[in-house]
Amino acid sequence: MFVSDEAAILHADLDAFYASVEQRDDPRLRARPVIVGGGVVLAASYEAKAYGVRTAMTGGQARRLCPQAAVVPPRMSVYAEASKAVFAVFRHTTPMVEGLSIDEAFLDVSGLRKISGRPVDIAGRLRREILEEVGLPITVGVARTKFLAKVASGVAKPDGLLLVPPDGELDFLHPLPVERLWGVGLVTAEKLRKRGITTVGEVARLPENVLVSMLGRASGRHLHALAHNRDPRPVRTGVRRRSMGAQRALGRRGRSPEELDTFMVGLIDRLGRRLRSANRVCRTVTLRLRFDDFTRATRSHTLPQATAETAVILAAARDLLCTALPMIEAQGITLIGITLGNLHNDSAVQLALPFDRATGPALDTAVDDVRDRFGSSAITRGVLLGRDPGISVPLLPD
DNA sequence: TCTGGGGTCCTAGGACCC
DNA sequence: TCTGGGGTCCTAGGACCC
Repeated sequence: MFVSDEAAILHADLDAFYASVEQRDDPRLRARPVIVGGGVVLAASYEAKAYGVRTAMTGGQARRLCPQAAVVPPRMSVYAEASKAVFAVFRHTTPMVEGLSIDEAFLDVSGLRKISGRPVDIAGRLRREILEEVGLPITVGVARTKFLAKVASGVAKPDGLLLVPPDGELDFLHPLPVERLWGVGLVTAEKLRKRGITTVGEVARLPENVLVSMLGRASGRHLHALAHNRDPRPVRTGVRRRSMGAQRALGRRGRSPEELDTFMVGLIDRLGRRLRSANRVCRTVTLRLRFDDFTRATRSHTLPQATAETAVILAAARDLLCTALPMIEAQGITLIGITLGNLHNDSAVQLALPFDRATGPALDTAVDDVRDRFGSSAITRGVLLGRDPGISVPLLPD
């Protein structure tokens, strides 16, 4: 039996991504504590982290910890550009890239030994290329499994490279605190701590059924497998998003239903555009609310037909908002959001229909014709193309 | 300066169908 | 005085991640 003696999965994770982009673009920020985002910390440079500043802290807290930090507003489009450039380097390294977020990805380099060398050498080269071509520091973990590679990059941060050798996996894993396990957050860590469990090795000593009774079926099994270093998940390419959302924090002053409706129209307008430009349609519309006491609620509705039409989504969202008004009245609202779920690909039908200038009204006939053939709800978008491909006129209201 | 904005997955109950 | 068993979909809530 062939047993790979070499780690083959890379987890590449940009360091303090937004803050590093700011330091890259403004030399005055280099080697200084930098905080991106005012109200809430979106990212902190490692110089700021040294003072205890963390992502998702309030701006006030962060400034108390590190008054000398430079606070800069986020520039999302610049970060998106940088991310694209980094992912281009990833895909130049191997086609087997699975993006996890704007700033991290798994790369499967198993088959590249003959062409590109050992995985750890590929990882070193990747780090140099990203620094030279995009100007950003990145940390890479190298291991046989996704989970170990991710843990390794977490341990190696910042600006590091760490290989977990196949014969040293449990020695590496078991002394780590449970919070390093993927899927263990505050709540789970606290449940484990109450039982006196603080390290991965201690989790590994618990039988699976005990973990399941403590944490639920999925979490228990998941944790049991990870603690025993079992992670068969392959690197998957072409994973599509399953939902799309937009939200807006409202502060603490009361809002009238009319104001809420206005905010909601704005959110749905944005989402509709994103949906259509991604050529996708949604079936489930979810209204998200957050109240004065920071509790949350959701209200959702599933449409009989998937759609990308702003008007249809808005109508569903308005119904949801109406049902939620008494709750909003009683508890005071601080955030409104919309999430579109149940996403599908928009399978557009393209038809060539005769159109003669002399018979202009043929347009209506053409639309009726499509409705006859595919059903009245089949048309979600229509575009009239001229003979010059540069000319296109929306046929139906968007 | 009490709390941003974008996601994923799981659970549990009820409706509904066979 | 009786009410199985299984599957799927929908809704609401919650944990977790970056």
